[in-house]
Amino acid sequence: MARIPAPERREALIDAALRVVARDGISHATTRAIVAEAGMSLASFHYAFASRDELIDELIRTVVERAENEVVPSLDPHLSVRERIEAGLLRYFGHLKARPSHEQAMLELTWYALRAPERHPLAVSQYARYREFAMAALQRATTDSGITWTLPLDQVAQVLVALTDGLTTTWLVDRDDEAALRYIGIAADTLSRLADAR
Amino acid sequence: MARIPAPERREALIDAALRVVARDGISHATTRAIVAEAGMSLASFHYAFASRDELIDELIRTVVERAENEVVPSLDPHLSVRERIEAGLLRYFGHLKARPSHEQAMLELTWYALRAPERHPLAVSQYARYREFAMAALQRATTDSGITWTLPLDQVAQVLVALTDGLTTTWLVDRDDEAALRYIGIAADTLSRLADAR
DNA sequence: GTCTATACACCGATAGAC
DNA sequence: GTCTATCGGTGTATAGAC
Repeated sequence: MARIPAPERREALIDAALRVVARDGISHATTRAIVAEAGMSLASFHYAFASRDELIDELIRTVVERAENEVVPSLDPHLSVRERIEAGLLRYFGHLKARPSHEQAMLELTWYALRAPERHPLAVSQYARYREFAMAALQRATTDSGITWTLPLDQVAQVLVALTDGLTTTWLVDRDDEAALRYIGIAADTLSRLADAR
Repeated sequence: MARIPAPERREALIDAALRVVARDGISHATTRAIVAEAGMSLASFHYAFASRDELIDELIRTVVERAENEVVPSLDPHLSVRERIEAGLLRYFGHLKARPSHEQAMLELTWYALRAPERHPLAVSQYARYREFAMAALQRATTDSGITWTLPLDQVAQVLVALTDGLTTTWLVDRDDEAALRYIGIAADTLSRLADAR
């Protein structure tokens, strides 16, 4: 195989690892499975990474950085805050339905990180990033709408993250769309009640 | 070692397996680790179980059956429905704080089950059982209190399960007690708003 | 630098002595 | 029935040819 600079090789391996985790779960994301997915030889793995753990750590960091803002509220000025939040949650739900294995992979990476004390900070920063996304989305949902929050915005964001987590877990297990939509409506009510009209 | 009837041996192995999963995570719950925890020889494992998968399946079933009702609302007649629900959530949170590794183990078993199509039904019945618990707790919280729900009770229970899941995941990552208590208050508000005074 | 071949630990599962 | 010893397979990681 052609010579590939180490950084590119690392990136290709991380991409391959994410595909393997999404498809087969973290427990099947062995070095062999990952290099097979990347179309490389086994030895190239340890040329790019010192160990499997180093790749997994890097994978978590990468995936958290990349995570797009999937809870984007609608900016339609005719909508109420509640409707904007609901639209944002519906958008996330659409993403979840479209790529369930990706969301499941993110959760599996969280629990994996949580099991080793030295990796716990990775999970913490993962959720810190989710809170940032949630804050940005809430910010957009309320900008120029004459709304203030009854709690500091980061606390509202924390609630949004927990609500979203509950939605993700329950839907991944039950695959009950109606229940999920009901839940989204209730979650939107809940969050919008944390807002006060000025 | 003394002769032990197969059913007792199975039970001892399941108990040992749960301890291993709680302490070290599902990925470390190998047959060797489990028999070591149970103080048995490796061969006794396959005398009691046909395979490791058979034990894991049985472990999930057992742990779901055993799951105590950890969201028991207060029955103090002076409390409002909201206060009763909050008391129930606080009780669950106390349990979560006391045995975080146990709750983490339950979640890990869920994702593990979710990865194999033939085990998916185990995860589904696990969450069905959670909904039952939630329904029973909500029932108790509202019995003889002149309260009806604006949604069918099982749908309210589904929301409670999702809210509880969000609490569990977020707290296991952040270990932020204040955020959890805030969230519990908001969740109690949310649920009690699904109730109508008669 | 990239490969094949292999070292070595550990996995689930079983054979065979007692 | 219960054990020790071991099988075949797979994991991470590395040695050494090219």
